[in-house]
Amino acid sequence: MIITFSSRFEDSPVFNYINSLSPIKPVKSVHITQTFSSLSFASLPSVFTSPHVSSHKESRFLRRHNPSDPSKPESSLESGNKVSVNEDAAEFYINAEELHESCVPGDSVGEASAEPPSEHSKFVIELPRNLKYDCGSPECDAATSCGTEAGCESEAAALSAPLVPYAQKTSENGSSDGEAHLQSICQSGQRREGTGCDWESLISDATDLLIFDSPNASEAFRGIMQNPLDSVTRFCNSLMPRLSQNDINDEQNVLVLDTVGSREQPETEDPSSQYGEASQPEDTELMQDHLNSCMGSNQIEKEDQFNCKPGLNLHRGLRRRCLDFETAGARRKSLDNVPNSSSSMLSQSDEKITTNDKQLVPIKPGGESARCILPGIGLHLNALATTSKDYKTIKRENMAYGRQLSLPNLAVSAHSPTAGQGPGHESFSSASSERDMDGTENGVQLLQDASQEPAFLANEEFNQNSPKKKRHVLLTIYSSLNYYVMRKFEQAGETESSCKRCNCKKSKCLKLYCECFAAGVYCIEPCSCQECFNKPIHEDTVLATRKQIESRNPLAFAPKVIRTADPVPEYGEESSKTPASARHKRGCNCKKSSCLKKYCECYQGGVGCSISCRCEGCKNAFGRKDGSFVGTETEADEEETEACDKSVAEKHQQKNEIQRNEEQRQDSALPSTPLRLSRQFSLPFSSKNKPPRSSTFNIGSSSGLYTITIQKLGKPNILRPESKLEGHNQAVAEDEMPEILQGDGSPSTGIKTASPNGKRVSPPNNEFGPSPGRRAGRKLILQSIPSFPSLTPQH
DNA sequence: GAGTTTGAAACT
DNA sequence: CAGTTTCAAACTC
Repeated sequence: MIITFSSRFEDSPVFNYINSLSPIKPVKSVHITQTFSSLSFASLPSVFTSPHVSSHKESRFLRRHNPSDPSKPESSLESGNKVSVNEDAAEFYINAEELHESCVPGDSVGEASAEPPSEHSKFVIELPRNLKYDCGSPECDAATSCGTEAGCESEAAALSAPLVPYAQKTSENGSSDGEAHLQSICQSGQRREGTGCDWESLISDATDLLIFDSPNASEAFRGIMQNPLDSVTRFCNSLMPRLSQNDINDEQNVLVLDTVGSREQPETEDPSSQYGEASQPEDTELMQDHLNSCMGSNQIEKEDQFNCKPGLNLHRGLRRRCLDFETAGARRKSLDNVPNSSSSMLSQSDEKITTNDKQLVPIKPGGESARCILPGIGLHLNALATTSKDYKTIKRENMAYGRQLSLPNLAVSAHSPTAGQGPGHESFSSASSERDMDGTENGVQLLQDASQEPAFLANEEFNQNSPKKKRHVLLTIYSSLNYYVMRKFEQAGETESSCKRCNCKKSKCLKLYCECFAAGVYCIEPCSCQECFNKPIHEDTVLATRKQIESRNPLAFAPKVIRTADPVPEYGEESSKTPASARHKRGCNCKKSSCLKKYCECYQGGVGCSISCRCEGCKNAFGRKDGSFVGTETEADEEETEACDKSVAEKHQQKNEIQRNEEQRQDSALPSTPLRLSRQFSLPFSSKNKPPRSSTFNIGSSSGLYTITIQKLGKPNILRPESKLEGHNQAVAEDEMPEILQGDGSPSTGIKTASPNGKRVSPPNNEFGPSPGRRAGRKLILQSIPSFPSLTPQH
């Protein structure tokens, strides 16, 4: 896989171009601090910035650090300093490459990272601060207010995964540069409290701009800011008209990229859930509400969305985990105190390889894997440097890559510059349109992540107060909104994986028995595992174990549920028969659960059983194996017949049972995947649509990439009301699974290619697949692209 | 919360 | 590759 990716990447003109460019440029460091004085903007970012964004930003900084010697946190920080704010994009790119060397061979990159800009140490510190500002959430404040190092650490951790190591260090050792850094962050955060936010002014400015462009837009914008319902959607819609078709296309692409990037959110590592909470910003909640409104998910409880379990910030947790996982390679360096000798075992080269592999190979089923399309990101950044046209082209290319690449590697995302960029991309896209108007002048900045933007904007643009700046701000906001929307969808997927909590006792969380490990995420506080090694501090061990497992089964970390493309006619007969557009890659082997309980992976994944399943007495509400395919099996036939014969009452009963099960899940507040996803997707409808939801989620989770088209943002009618009683289960499944599943995730349908053993192997190629075009028209659809397929070969 | 059931993962 | 064991989630009480 890696090879494939690399080859493409290298071959691409873009890549060459990038190589030719010197990634690192001494920069004119803009002192954010000063800028910050203008509170108004500081708040702004926070509002739009999702927690993820914040983390991204941080992660970004952290990432920069990563390259530097782990043993010397300071140096790492310093490295980050070099780059000026304006040039962040470039920097990002560089870092990304460094992180993902395999993807991008350019030497220059590595060098750049290597450079130690000690001079700008200050810069680094400031950045974090800014970030902190960005996160206007109460949580941040809380963390700050605590005034304790722990608080600072937690916050920092929450903000960025990269910091984690440092944070841990600090906590453990009690002193380090990292600590100082954290303290500075905390201080900045404290300051921030006093500052208060100029959200109002920001809005007003933005509104003005919007008005300028479009009265409707301004109104919508206001609504977003002030009204919870559908504001985002309306806002987005109002803005859309301004964009040319090309822009729109770009935007879509961008969105996709962003999504990927967003996922990456750097996480904090750690063991402490508090980290996650700390970073959760109010803004985020606000945005969530808006998004929910847009999606019709008002019914969904915030808790569900944000927390795997009460008190936990899912997003944070996810990010953190993911980051840890994927980032492992990068972070290792930074991990001074890694207890595990094993960690040392891996050479850097190995690490790099690992990273690459990860990038290439979709590791986790959980959305995590999906997130990482670093390469794409890198390109994206590079694109910034290039002309807008180039940018567009690159973007598309990247997208293609990204899709193919599975996120598996959280690490990738975390490390990649992209992480921070999720928003950035969006902004960029939106910016692109703007850019045309304004020129390329701000292109770079625009490209920068929305997350970053806050700081940048505050410093540069806002200070200047030029109309352009404002406009830029608006674009940024717009992008942020899009980002949020995307996030929302992503969450569905991510959540699933992210929410995982394990209770391992003997596996040390280093086996697939461990849900966290299997999902490619680190265990976090909520886990009740014992002797857990699935933590950032043991990242080496984790990676080594992962490798080992993957060597045994390349698809081990691939998403278990493969989402197929739209239920389009493509499927032909099958389409009618098969309700689900998604399938479990290997199929289940249930014997007693009738595929009606979560014991069944298919059911758990919200997908119907397929021919690949070896289950007995399948009654999977999402689709029986017999129903879906041509199953020639006797059993299947029998079942099919059975299904046909089934009385409505029976069906109804099943549904009820399913519902009950779902309810139970919900009650238990389990973060379990399906639920989350389903919720989000099913948002429009009451949470009662249980089964369907599940199906949805899977998709997102793991490795899939999510593609969202703006057009339908507001109204993803993902789930239709269940018409449960109707036809057989299949029918039901179809109704429920509808768009999400159907959405074309992968043209390939991927449904399963049966392995010799009858085990399912998802078709490799398909997964990537769906051409953007397909999706484009669709409402918001989260596509999960199973990364593993493509990856497999490489291994 | 403890105990049981279940089926995937791991092992032989 | 099949059979067995181990494991942890899911489920039940």
